[in-house]
Amino acid sequence: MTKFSDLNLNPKVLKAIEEAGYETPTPIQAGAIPPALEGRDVLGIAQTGTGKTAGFTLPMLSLLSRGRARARMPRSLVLCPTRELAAQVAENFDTYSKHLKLTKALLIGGVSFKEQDKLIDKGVDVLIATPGRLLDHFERGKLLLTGVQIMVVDEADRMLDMGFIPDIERIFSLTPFTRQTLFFSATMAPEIERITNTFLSAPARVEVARQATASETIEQGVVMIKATRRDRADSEKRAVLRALIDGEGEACTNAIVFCNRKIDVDVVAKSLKKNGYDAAPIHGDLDQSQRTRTLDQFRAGDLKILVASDVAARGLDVPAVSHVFNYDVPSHAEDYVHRIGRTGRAGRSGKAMMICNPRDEKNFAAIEALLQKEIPRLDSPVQSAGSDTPVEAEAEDKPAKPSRSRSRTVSRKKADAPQEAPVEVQAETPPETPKAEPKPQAKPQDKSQDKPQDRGQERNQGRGRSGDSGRSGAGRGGDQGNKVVGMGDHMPSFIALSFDERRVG
DNA sequence: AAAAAAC
Repeated sequence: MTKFSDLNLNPKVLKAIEEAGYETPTPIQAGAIPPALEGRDVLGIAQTGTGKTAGFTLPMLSLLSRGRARARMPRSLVLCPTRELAAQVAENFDTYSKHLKLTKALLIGGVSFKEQDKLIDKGVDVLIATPGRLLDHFERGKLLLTGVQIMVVDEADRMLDMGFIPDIERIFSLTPFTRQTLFFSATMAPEIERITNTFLSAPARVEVARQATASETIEQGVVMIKATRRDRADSEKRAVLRALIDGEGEACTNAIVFCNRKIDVDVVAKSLKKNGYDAAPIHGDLDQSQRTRTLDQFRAGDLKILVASDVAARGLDVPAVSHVFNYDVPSHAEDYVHRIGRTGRAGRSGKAMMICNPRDEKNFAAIEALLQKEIPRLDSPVQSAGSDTPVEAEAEDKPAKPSRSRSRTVSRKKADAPQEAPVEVQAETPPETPKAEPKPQAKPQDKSQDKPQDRGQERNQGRGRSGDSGRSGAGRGGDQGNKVVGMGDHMPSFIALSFDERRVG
């Protein structure tokens, strides 16, 4: 079996890999690293969780280990669709470059330009960015991309979903023709195919998804509910969620609850907290410092339940989530696959449970069609929801309550489910000897537990305070460095298929 | 119909 030491990586990079506890590359790493080191373009088709971040980080660092950056002219560029993803990639660079003298900058929105400008001015070897902020810097004349020797596009299919493709094309056109391009996508949509044909030259194509075996480690289920009264629909749904969580008991070590809308993320998180659960929200309207803090806590095991919009559905490297709860049925069937893909990773078992209202049944059917598989129906964990309680006629007359449901409606009613919340936060210790990539145990570095005050729904609060969230690496201790969670052959088979394949059958 | 990402 191939070892990292067989791959011709720079010795100092190799040393950092060993110190991080890794020995054997995942399939995508074994496939992508050699051609990348030869200077070839690489087209990597792989899901998150397959170790692709290290698949481009390691060869890049090796290639960049010689030479020095000039002011405002980064030597390499990594583009990511979300801020969190970019921050993760940056952590990877920190981990593996600790014995090299390379500089990097993280250019993401939501934080001030100042720090970022300073770094760029000094010259960086590695620039990690989300497209919007990168172009912003460029337009202000602060940045030249003509020195880029290596460019990485990460999660290209997600970039496509988010409408970033024009930006990506523009950025491509700002970099030299001679650059090396490493391009990663989970699927090959026609539009992605077009981009790769245009901007990659004779790429080495590395595809790992297909090799996955059929072992399904994600246990799925759905609860069909029907509100007993329309004006109670939301609170009843939250009660069902709590009952589902309670029903899992100790088995639920940490979980992500997905909602379709940001407002519901806030409401559900707040309701859970109020009921004694250790939960916090994350979505794009929260300011960046809070997003970062919440995610860090969740990773460190200091937060048990992350209530999230689809900002967290893909790409986030959250290790070993035991449960995913779909509070809402996602309206794009693809999103379901990405959401539940947050659990059952790295060979661990995972459970994904969803709540489905009558009005969601169409979307639900689309999911089952995509999966080509029936999702087992679970009995409602709450007695009255969905049962035969007669519907009050008055519910009809009442003007629908304005969407903001006051929290007093939340906790009162169906408290039949045992209320003792699973407060016991059990930071699960991962097994120590995964074959592909061991998982360094994350150490909380700051315990500051401010309670996320998630009221703010004002628009435009994107610009957080400066000075956080750029975890620019200094002082990250050695072995706690960041992981690429390996999984190799423990992926449910349907995840391994492209969406087209799933549709076709 | 919603979320994400630039100010």
